[in-house]
Amino acid sequence: MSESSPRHPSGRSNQSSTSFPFSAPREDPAPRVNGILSDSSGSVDPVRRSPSLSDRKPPMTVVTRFAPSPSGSLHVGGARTALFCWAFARGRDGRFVLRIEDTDRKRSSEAASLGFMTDLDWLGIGWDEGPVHGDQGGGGHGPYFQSERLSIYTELLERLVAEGKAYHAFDTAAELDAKRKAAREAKQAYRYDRAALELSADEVAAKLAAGEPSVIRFRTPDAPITITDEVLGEATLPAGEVDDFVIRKADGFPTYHFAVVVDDAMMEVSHVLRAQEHFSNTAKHIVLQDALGFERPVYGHLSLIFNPDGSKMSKRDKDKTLRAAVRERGIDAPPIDAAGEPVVTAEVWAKWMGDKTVQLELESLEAAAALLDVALPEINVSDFRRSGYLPEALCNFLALNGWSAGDDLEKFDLEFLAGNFGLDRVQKTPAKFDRDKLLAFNLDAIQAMDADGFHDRARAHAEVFHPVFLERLDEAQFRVLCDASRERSKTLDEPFRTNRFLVAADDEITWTVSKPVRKAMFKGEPTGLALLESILPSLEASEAFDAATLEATITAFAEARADGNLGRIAQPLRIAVSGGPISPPIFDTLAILGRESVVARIRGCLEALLGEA
RNA sequence: GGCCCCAUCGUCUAGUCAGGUCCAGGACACCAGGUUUUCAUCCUGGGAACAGGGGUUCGAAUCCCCUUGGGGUCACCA
Repeated sequence: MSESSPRHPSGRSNQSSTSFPFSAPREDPAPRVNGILSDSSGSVDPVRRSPSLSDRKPPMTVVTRFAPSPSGSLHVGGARTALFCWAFARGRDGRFVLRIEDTDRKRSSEAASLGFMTDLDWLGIGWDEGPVHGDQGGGGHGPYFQSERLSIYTELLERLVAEGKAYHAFDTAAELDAKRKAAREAKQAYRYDRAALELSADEVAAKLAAGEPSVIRFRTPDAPITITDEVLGEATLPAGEVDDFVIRKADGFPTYHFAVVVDDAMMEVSHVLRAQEHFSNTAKHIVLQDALGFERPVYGHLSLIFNPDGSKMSKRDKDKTLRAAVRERGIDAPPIDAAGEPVVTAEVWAKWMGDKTVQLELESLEAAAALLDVALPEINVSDFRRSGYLPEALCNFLALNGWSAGDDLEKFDLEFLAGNFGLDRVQKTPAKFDRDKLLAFNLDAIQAMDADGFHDRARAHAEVFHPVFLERLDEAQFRVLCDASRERSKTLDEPFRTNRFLVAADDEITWTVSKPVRKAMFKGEPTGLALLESILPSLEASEAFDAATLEATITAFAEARADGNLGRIAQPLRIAVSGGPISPPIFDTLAILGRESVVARIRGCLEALLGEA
């Protein structure tokens, strides 16, 4: 890792010294401008050039990796890590590797692996090497599932034992737990006491031969360990701080620490970018690398992403939200679904309610939330997708949590990120995830689209999440809805979520007399209801029923009957056809609905509300 | 509790490494006006931060120390 010293983070040396070897770094704001969405001119990208001139040795290929464990779903924190790894490698003509860490057989699932890949794909984060998915993946350093690499680990594990650098241990879980508990009560950090080292070689052999369950522990050298990190700087852990940790579990699988070190070395990973929760683990990885004779990669630990309230953003937040809602409403049984079945058994429900560490299956959780009409927080990438966020807006926003481009620049695309991302501008402090700002970014991205672009994206979103709109609306109607919605939508989901009345049957519309409804229908002279009644014949008689014709008809009506105040008739119409005071622009709304529905709904509305006056 | 790390508006952050151009800039949110057929946009303006205390220096948001606060970790999870 000759390229970097602790005080000169690789990100900067790569960028500045490469571009301007003989002048002071960080001049020339031009590159910053290049990647902005509005400017796609082909000027030279500062980081895509060949490696540093000062580096005489053959340039080291930058290789980063994203290595999720396939349990649950890709959440935004993981997505950001992947994004940074991707950008770092891509901006340096390196390779980005995806590796699935499925050494915990109980928690891993194939579906989760697939989900991770789908999410990464959707975000636009492609991997050069890894599991094959669509047209990505493959590579010469596989397999990329750790569960398929067992023989590699076993060989190395045995070597370590043979060299006396690791040893078998037979302590039971109960024994260990008791010692841990005692340490905790004594207010001390637990360290493995090396009980297994008391055993003679013969005793070990005998126990092994007898098939007694055992793990392999690494014999950690008794010396301080210094971690060098490109983001956090240097930190030295005192001798004894890292104990003899387990490197092979009783089931024969390596632990995370062992597998990660072996795979990173074998896959030639040069830069390990991961979440800060791994910082202390790095000490373990370093001693392991030394014992195995591996070169150390460059480390960069990224700060965590938090909820606005300062708690760590986690998959459990969904359980937390639902549990709080259930408790608040005093519900004590699992909700019953449409088929008359409870979403989970009463036992599971009770256990879940009583223990905040218990999680419901995501499917059951979401089913229960839907039945109870509880909005679950968006945590996973797929949640944001379903909510109608654009991948480019999500990526842009995610990049801003923990990194900045400088120069007050905050709107950029993936290519800009790749071209400018460096560890020198990575934030050390945790970031609270601000959904309001994400939403504002999404709105801006949507408003920057042209009508065709929005239509295509909205259509693709509807196909997956709101197929009913494509069934009930023909292409022309759908197009009107898109055009009417683009500049008022913050998400791709909004045109559908807020306009369900468009696909409802006419007799499904109901009218509740809320404050705005009262104002529009019952106030004024004549009242809204009266205006509604009097405009009905002209709507029934109107030759065409497109937005332009309707605008002419209704505006003329407003001139004649409402002092030219369009709102006095627009609002009653809106309420009549939608059931409430909110809809797209009224002429578009009526045009989408069509004459038959409009007339039917106005009649229904008059019937329902005339009695209320 | 041990060990390690961190600290600029409510939030994300620029500025910190090379101390003066910073009575601290941008964005989101918020507040006040304005535009608008509803909603949402949009426009204008406003309030809002260097955690505290000591040093060093002519000069500190920037360097050093302490305090306080926050975070990570201490698994046969990753």
